[in-house]
Amino acid sequence: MATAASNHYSILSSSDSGSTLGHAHQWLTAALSHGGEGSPWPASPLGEQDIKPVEELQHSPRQAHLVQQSQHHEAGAWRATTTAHMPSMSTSNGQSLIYSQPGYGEPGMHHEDHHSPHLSEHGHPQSLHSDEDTPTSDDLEQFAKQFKQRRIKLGFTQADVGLALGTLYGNVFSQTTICRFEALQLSFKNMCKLKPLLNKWLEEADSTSGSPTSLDKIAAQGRKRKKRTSIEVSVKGALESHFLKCPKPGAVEITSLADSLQLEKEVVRVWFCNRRQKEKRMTPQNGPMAGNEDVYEDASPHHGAQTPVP
DNA sequence: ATGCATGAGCC
DNA sequence: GCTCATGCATA
Repeated sequence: MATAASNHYSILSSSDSGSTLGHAHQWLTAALSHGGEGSPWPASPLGEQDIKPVEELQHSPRQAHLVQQSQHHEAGAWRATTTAHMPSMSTSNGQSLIYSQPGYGEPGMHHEDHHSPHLSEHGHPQSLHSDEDTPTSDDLEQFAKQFKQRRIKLGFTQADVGLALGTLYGNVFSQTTICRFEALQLSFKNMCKLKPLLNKWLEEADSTSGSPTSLDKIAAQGRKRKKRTSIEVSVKGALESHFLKCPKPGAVEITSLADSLQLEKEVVRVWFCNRRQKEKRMTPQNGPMAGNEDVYEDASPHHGAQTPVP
């Protein structure tokens, strides 16, 4: 039984040092679309403080109904163009819906037939210049890339940046978050929130390149975190199969599954949650979606009868 | 770099 | 309980 949960946290300060020992990145996917609800990135026109997400409150009806040109341009795809950026200027780009990334087909061998996607009348009330307000996915992508390069150039590690952000602006972030930012593995909103901070850090680091950065290590909250459950590959496969069949299993289903796989119900539940998140992120491993594919969303008018949860 | 996990906010 | 943002621990 691998479910031996020995809760016994040990807050060691085994902080590694070399986080960047030859990082090998592997991006083999860059597709994503169906602006149904999977990715509601309506370009939040907020000032700079995002708060309540709109989540799936905005389900676009099945099938796209013409492109919009009213106010917000729904950038369906995150990183439509993978390696096609103009080395200058990137304001209000169109949305090149070019997802030519078969995963492992012809990597890097896709003809670039993208011409200037001139939209009809661009009446975006928020299409100003560049930074400030809502950046576009292309902007974020390029920024992330530049950020990573500069960071490495300056000799900083992802963890360092996270701490620096904390000491500079009061928002501490972990290496994980920085890493995900650079890899664009965050939601659009999240990226938008972090971009300004990282941008400022870049300026700071660039300006003070040579001064002893005051790295302060704080945050020491005693949190008993359960040990990470290692799910066997076979079990993972089973979970994946079920996920494909039913990505949103009910409590009962989860319980049954957990029983079958001999896992804790919580573990299974969390696994599904994480799985959904992963699918939703801007890097879907695989998507059987072509032009349009609405996501699963029960339209059953059953309400009030929640699953019998203890 | 990523898997599993926690927690806040929302139904 | 789900989503969403975030991170410890790990491969």
